[in-house]
Amino acid sequence: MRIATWNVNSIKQRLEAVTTWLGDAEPDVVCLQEIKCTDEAFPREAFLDCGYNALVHGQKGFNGVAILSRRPVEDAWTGLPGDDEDTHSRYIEGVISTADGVVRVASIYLPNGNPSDSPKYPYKLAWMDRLIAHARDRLALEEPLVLAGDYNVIADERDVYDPASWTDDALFRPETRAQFRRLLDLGLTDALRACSDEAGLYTFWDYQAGAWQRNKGLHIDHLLLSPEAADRLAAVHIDKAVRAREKPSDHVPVVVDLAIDVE
DNA sequence: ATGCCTTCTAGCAGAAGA
Repeated sequence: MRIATWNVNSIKQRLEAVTTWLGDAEPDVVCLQEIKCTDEAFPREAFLDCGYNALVHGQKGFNGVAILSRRPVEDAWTGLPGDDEDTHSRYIEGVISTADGVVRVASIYLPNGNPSDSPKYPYKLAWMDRLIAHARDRLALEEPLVLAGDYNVIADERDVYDPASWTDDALFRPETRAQFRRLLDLGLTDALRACSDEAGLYTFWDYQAGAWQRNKGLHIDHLLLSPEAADRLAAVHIDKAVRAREKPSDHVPVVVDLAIDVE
């Protein structure tokens, strides 16, 4: 079973890029972030034509998450418990039945949090508290679980081109990294780090200042696996070549292969 | 030191992103 995560930075602008990539990469499930459209505006038909069902939690203008799946997705769940005031569309989860049993998948768009001296930063840290609480509940189900998305977290020095220049950034501040460790300490495995401890395995390159050409990247897109999923981890791949294509997103797909028979 | 670039909504500039 192949599961991917990709922050597409507007599904409307990236529709052709995504459908082309689906044909090339042949994932069973894709977690999308920053679709930047309402549920109604999501191009469901285009994905149905490619053989994918869509589960969508959209928002006008910004944010928005979705899950594309070849198999039907059941038990749809949107949003994180714990804050009735939170209007951002940043979390969607569903369950996919396979020949090897169910797999639970979530698409996560964690708040950026910058500037880190603004209210956006405490919102980020509180959102992470809510994610941790929800992940704890889901882990108790003891299912294969994949929490995939744009975490807006630089977990350590290997994940950023110039750590010193990022010390006060909301993506890299000690409080952010401590929250990410709390999440992992629930018993989750970062799929990429289970396969490699190499530095410079980036998933994002800013549009500005020639960041891609200079390889000034960040590793901020993660697939976190429950023990039941980690036991079946076969491979991880960052599809870096996608960043060099026409009209790219600033993020690239990250793909895991799990030893689970879909059909 | 700042902006660099891309997308959105609104309406021909400003917010948001990371």
